[in-house]
Amino acid sequence: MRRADTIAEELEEMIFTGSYDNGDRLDEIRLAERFGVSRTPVREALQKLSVSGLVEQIPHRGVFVRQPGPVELLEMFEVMAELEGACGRLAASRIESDALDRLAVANETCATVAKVGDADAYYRANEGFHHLIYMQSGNGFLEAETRRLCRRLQPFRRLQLRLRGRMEQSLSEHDGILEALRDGDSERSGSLLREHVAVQGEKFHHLMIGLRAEHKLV
Amino acid sequence: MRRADTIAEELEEMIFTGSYDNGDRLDEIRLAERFGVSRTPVREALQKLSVSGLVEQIPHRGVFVRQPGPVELLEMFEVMAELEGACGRLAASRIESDALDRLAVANETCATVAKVGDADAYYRANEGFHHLIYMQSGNGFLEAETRRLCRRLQPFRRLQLRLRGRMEQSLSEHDGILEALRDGDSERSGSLLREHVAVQGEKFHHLMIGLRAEHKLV
DNA sequence: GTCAAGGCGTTTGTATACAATCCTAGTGCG
DNA sequence: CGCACTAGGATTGTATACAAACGCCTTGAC
Repeated sequence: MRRADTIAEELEEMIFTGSYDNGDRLDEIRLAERFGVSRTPVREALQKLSVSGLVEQIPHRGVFVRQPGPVELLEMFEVMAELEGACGRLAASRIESDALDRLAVANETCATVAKVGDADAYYRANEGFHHLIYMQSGNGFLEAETRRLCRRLQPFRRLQLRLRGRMEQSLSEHDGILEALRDGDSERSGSLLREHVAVQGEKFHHLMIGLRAEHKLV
Repeated sequence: MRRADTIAEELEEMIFTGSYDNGDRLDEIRLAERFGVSRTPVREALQKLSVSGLVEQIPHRGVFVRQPGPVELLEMFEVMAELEGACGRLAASRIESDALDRLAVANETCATVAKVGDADAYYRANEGFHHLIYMQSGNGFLEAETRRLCRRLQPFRRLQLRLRGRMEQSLSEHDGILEALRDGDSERSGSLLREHVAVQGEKFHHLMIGLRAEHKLV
């Protein structure tokens, strides 16, 4: 693979996982040294990141990481809820019975894992459940866009699962969604999924306020 | 502004407006000559385009323009409908009275222009109406994403306005949307907007089939 | 005649050199 | 003492040179 692309991916991963704070400047020369290449591929990687909005590029000044602030984060959660709702709405009238079975299996996995209380494992199982629904929307473009935003929100979605009782609540919401999909009820399926994700945003909001009070976040 | 950015914008514009066909290779050297620069800024521009999906980059082979096919286009229209629906849903509970007035004015402009029958002018007036709603969703991220897709679909949305009676139909739908927003009815406002845009997709679909029959499109 | 292998030209990918711009620190004037 | 201006260094943006990979065409063997 092109070196520039791997650099872009690695930098993306580092920004996602919080290795950089908001406003940090990404020094081309330092990065070039760290990756053992010249500035050219580093610059190409930074260009790519600037398009996806992970960094801001100010002409003749450099590129700076742009972590979403609290407001933008909540906005993104809201959009995520709308997108997932759309997936659910469309999936209700398009999903096939074997996909429904796979969805039930995925939900069983969620339940199994939740009993153990492993938040990371639940995150993965939960992701499987949701991605199946994206796919069953029958709209590849919608699926791709939803996955993109999902990935962007990943570290923050993970956080809120650690709240007490959240996994159980999430599970019971899954049951309702599954039922609505079985019934082929577009509106109910869409609303339930939208609320299911919107709740995540609210939980995250609470969490954020708590952390802020402890001066862990700005 | 950086030369590379202007090149990216110009290329984007050219791809949007259909100066290139699907699969055309964008030759770095030719583009460099055309823009009177070296390959470096051209390459940076192409990298950016590849992130937004306008071109596909195949390692060691080059970048090729990637025009959406009929299927993807319909998928994009469907997502556009969902996004606009979301804007409408949120705007219904967040819009302020002065914004409602501005929206009414924008709709009046649409009506005036429609009487003349100028499709291009109607497109612009219509865009003003819709963008006002995006803004009133109170969600900057949603607004930006919706505008992005709107821009991507622009040339195709324009097309369907030329169908007989479409402008009048569009106008009457606007009235319903405006009323729902005035009532603060989230669900109705969202559904009406979603359908308003979904109809555009269907009209476009018909148009496409017609053109296909005339062997104008593949 | 057909298919496979290898060389050559073209194009992409990367490194380096140079130009242009910006930040900063230092100096001089009010 | 403070502010404006300028020179220096550092950093970004662009051009060019070089390396590596790909495709095509030739050539030869079966």
